[in-house]
Amino acid sequence: MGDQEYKQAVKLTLKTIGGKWKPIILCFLRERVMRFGEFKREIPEITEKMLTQQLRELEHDGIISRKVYLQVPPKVEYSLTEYGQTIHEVLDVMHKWGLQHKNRVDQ
Amino acid sequence: MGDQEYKQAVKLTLKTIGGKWKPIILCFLRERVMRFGEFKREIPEITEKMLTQQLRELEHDGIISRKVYLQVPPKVEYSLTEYGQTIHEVLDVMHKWGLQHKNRVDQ
DNA sequence: CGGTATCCCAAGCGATACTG
DNA sequence: CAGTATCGCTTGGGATACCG
Repeated sequence: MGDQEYKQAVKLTLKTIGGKWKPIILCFLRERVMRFGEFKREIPEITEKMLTQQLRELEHDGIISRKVYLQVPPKVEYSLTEYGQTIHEVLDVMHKWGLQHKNRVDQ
Repeated sequence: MGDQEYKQAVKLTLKTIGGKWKPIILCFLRERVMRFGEFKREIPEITEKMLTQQLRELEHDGIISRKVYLQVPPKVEYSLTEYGQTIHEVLDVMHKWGLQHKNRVDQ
């Protein structure tokens, strides 16, 4: 099976940007820079622990960058890196498919 | 936020074809019809319980179909439905992204 | 062969409290 | 504001045994 590679790549993608919270986080970062507190407000169901964890993982994978302003009160901004922009395509396809699937399910 | 819809659609997609096992199952069904036992052989790490569960969910969502041959020994074949073919696009994009991400990570 | 049924465990996740 | 630390629980998933 030469295309173990195919499955491995799909799994890697899901591991990197899939899961319960990352897609949501990335959907926000698609359109604007976000602060920690904004995430909390926009995604009230997420706990701070999970938010921090997911942001750190995305940062580690080079998808997002974390900019700290040394001031009081503290301010931290999260944004997509240049590399992170490449997930737009993936997100868009998932959006498109999910949309038509919802229409189908709603019938 | 009018684009709650965007996030909802992405979440729906991930719920429907994401997770630990469905992408793998679907990768196989992309290229051929599969029997229950073939899945077990090709994906040794999956338990029968999980395999059955995931197949049932995909069937329920209209992505795959289950064809039972009334014979002894029993034979059941799983295949993508016509609707199920629409996930190719999603899988392909995830494959493509995962591939380049692996290259990046490997550096 | 192609499943169910049952029981059990661990990781992921949540709630809460605390801090630089 | 933007986190960390701790603890407890839920639930996805594994092991095993059995069935049509």
